[in-house]
Amino acid sequence: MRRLERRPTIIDVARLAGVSKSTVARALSDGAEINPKTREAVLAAARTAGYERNHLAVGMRSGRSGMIGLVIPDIANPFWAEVARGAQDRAEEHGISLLVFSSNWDHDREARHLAALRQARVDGAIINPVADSFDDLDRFGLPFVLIGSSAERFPETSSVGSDIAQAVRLGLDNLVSRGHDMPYLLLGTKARIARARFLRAVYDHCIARDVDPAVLPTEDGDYTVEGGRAAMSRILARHPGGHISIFAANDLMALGAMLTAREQGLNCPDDVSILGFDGVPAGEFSWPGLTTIEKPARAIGRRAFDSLSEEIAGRADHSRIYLPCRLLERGSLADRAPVQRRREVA
Amino acid sequence: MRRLERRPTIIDVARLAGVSKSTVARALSDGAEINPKTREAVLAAARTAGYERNHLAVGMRSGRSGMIGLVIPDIANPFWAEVARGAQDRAEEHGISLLVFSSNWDHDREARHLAALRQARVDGAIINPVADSFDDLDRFGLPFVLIGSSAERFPETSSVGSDIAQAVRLGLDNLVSRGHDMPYLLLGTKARIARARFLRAVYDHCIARDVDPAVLPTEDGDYTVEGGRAAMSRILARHPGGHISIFAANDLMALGAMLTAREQGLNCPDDVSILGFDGVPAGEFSWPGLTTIEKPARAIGRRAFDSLSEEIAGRADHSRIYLPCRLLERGSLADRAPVQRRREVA
DNA sequence: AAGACTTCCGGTAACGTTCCCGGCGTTGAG
DNA sequence: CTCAACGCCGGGAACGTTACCGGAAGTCTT
Repeated sequence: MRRLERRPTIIDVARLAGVSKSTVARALSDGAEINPKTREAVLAAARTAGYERNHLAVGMRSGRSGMIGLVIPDIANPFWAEVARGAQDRAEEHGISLLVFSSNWDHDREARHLAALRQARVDGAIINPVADSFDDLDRFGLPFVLIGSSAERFPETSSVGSDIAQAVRLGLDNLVSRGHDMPYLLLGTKARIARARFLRAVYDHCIARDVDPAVLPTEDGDYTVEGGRAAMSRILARHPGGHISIFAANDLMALGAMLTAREQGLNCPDDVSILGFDGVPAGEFSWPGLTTIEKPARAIGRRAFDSLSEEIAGRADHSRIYLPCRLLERGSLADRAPVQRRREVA
Repeated sequence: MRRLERRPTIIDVARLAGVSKSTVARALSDGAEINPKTREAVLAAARTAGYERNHLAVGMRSGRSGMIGLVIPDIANPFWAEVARGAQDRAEEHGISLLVFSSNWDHDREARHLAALRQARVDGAIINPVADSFDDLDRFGLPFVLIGSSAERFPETSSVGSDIAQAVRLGLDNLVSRGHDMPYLLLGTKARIARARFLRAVYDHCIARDVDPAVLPTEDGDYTVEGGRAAMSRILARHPGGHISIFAANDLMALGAMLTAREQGLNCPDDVSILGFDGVPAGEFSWPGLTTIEKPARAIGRRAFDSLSEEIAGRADHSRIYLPCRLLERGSLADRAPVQRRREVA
């Protein structure tokens, strides 16, 4: 590896090609009026000099840094990693670089990251905000697009997320059609907006189907495997023999519930049927495979980038995009006779 | 969201505080000689003006952009996502921003990403290079640190990776102590350096233990679940009743092998014992849980950042760091009497 | 053939910051 | 009382690029 002493500039190229630096700049930018022959000569000189554009200087002069920020809770979380990948793929197509930060669901870290993005003079940002902390966003001062469920609280901005209502309809209808008409709802952390959205979608669908939502039993979790295990223990304490079904608000809790059920000697799906929500890769390898509702994570990342491009260009109004989820049937849901199920609950 | 018309500069702050821009610059940089009282006044003026340093300008003038690049095969892959998280955590502590790219094991994409990093004037990069494509790296012209197994081919640079030799020793000794003295080696993609490193570690350990390495049966895979399934099918065609053990070169193949074994009516671990390598989260949820050798992914990311810092500072020589792996016992390995096992193989 | 118009190029001024140098006022020593 | 020393600050140049303006050719029209 040899480290260059001084990287060649536009002026070096100009000297080499025997033209002025303005001409080099014109040759390098594609929309300018320049003689094709001199352009070729300049490009050749740039190649032999090993010239590479300094994006810092470009950004300073033009006000466009060619970078965007991505602030997500945790890049090590498979869902957010997929989102990042989607955004990255699109960014690469447009020659944009991605600055990635993990907020870790921490308010202060998020604020610091937003400041760092402003100081880096990114052209915009894709953000999954930490719940109820929108003051920083309000002051962000740059174009941005929200992803995830918290977008609801921020009607003034573009957002991309999954269609929770459609997903819940899909899940509940599938449960009911298999005879699970009174599934336990395994809910997430109480303060989170995602929890409220999930619950509301369930209620709305119940009412649309003429069912009293209040009859559905619920249990609290915290979106983690351990939370799922603990909730399952509490449920099984009330139903020692099983014969229950679970609709978990995310896959990790569903997998935790599955582990606990097995440890207590119960069979999934026969004794305990479980439906997850997310579509994490681990659900493919559990036994039985976790039937779940898959969120289109990568597509969310892609669309978020597209929305941000629109936002940066100033075209169009703010848009709210909800991408549909799909059911992944794998084997954690048993078929039950609806009548039999109803009798056992009563 | 209000978008500011013009962001305040150092000059605006200077006007507000009634000093020159040089004084503001001094107040903002911590090592300079300045009267504490005027510094306070300047900082107050900066606060009221809502001033934020323009890192593009700083980078241009000082030659330090405050950004580093991370080029990994796939940010959506759980192992690399963990590495990214480790690097990110450390970067955040140092006030450095991370530019993340996925090479997708593609030579051209990698080359484009390296060019993008140079143009962004990053201070350095952490790279997992695509196999046998080091020409681009040679020309990279910036400090960088390699991560992963391909670092071996590049003796002139710093690198951070897991200690494959130690990991293989751990795995083989554990297999042997449980009576699996002739495990199938489920290998990865042929061209990859990782495959050769794994094999060499196995051979070295066999020779150290006075075993002829040639007796160990091998089967080819490609580091994917499907590859693991296919390899397992071929193995089971030769051993219909099972009674074999597998040492897979990564977890995905191990999980694929486990699925196929179960689909063919075999029990894991009694009929087929499986040892994985990586420590992906999915291994926790399989049934049985996948016993595996966990690579310290997050620590690798952290150490890679530290090494890069050294490299950028120009301190010290290039370092090669191999972090130890640890065995995660979960249940995919049965205990067998060694004698019985030997008879069956013969 | 002379003017108007087009094509193409060079010079210069920014963008926001840091660094260096020189200058001012104050302090201390001789 | 004078002069050097020191602490502190302002002015200017530079980093590499793009945008604007004006000018030198060449082309076309009448």
